[in-house]
Amino acid sequence: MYSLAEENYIKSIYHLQQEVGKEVSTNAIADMMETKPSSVTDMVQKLADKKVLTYRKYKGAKLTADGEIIAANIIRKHRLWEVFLVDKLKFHWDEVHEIAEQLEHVQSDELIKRLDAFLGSPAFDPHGDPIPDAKGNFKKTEKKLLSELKKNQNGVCVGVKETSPEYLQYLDKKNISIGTKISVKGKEFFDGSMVIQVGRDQFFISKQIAENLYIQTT
Amino acid sequence: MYSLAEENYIKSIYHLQQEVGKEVSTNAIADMMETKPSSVTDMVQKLADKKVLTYRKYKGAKLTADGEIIAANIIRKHRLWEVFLVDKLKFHWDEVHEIAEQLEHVQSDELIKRLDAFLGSPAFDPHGDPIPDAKGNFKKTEKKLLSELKKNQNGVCVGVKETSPEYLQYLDKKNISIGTKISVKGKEFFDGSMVIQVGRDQFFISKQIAENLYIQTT
DNA sequence: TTTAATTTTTAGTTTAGGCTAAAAATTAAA
DNA sequence: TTTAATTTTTAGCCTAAACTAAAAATTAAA
Repeated sequence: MYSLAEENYIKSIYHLQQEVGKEVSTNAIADMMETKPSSVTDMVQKLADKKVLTYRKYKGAKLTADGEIIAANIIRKHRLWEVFLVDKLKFHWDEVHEIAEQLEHVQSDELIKRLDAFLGSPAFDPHGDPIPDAKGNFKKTEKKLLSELKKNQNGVCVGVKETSPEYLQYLDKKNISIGTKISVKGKEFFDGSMVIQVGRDQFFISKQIAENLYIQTT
Repeated sequence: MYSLAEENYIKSIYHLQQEVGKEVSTNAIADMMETKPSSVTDMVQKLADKKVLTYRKYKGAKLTADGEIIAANIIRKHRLWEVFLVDKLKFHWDEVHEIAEQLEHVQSDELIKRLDAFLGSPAFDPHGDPIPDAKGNFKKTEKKLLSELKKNQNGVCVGVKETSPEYLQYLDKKNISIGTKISVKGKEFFDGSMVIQVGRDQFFISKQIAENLYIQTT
């Protein structure tokens, strides 16, 4: 089907497209993939030939409907494997990304069907991200960033935007994980920093922390 | 570490080496890997540079001690994944080879350590082949081919030599799997065919069937 | 609206891992 | 032991996917 390199491009373009909403620039793709813009141009032209995306010179790339299904399937595999690693192999949520990055490229529909059943058809991965179904449909959730909450609002942590080990380890240190109740006790207008309550503890967090945590308000 | 192609060469050379005991010929490797002898020559020279094997022109290749450890590790991963697929995902033993062929290349020592623990540190894969430990040591078993048994001898099926879906499906049809008791009721000297008893059934099998089934005599 | 800065593309190389065809070495047969 | 058949290697070429350097297009600044 698609080569490893092609799959990685499709996945990256999908994620970028979610962020910006429109055509994705060559440089943005190069940054995300840690490669050179000239390499991106070549690959994007090849993927356009294969009808995975549309591409207009100097304008950028955009996945076709087919391309989005391919991307959703790769993401489905990645997230199912993450659930496996955390739920079954007892990995910590900050250790699974790299491994899932490899496992997501294993080709076998039957494998994924059975893995999904084995895991109990989970709807979310260990970071709170939704797992698309086999047809590529995501369950839309109404979540907001912690940084959007006002003083005295509260909610439950349902996911993280940033998934680097450093960030996830910070959250662990503060006992924040999926399902944790958080209340905003104070908010500084100037720098967006907050004082929040988690369990019995109350502490200060910077804006950078707050804008990478998804909250479902109650 | 080693590329996908390199790992596959190392694995194939290891298996061939087990069979013939001495240096493996270029053509033999090419046959097993479904590639051309000229490609094998190139790769084997590269692997010799990397000290994975020794190579003498026109004579063949032989894994070094390091090379054997690398091979054993790939085989360990392959077989552990096969156990996972059969025990946990309920695949049938004739369906797992291709998928394990992909999974065996996922790089993560921690993953294999945890997978092994999750599976209960199995000593054999679903086809009865031994799973080497993390250092590459195989548990030696004294098994013989069914075709080596004489009339009125009996034993337990402990593995298969041939693992093609066709062969495994034939065995299923005859209700033969790992652990099945088999008695030789008759043997034809001329063509090596046999009449064997499996459970309450007694039936005829060809030499070709008999020489691909490993038996532990009791 | 020119000029400057930035982004993107093109053209030409590189590396890994294949391939074919021909040459060389080895093994088997006469 | 010479010839024939087989095996293996060499030489040269191809493709995927990267790269660099230079050219072209676009966007921002003066």
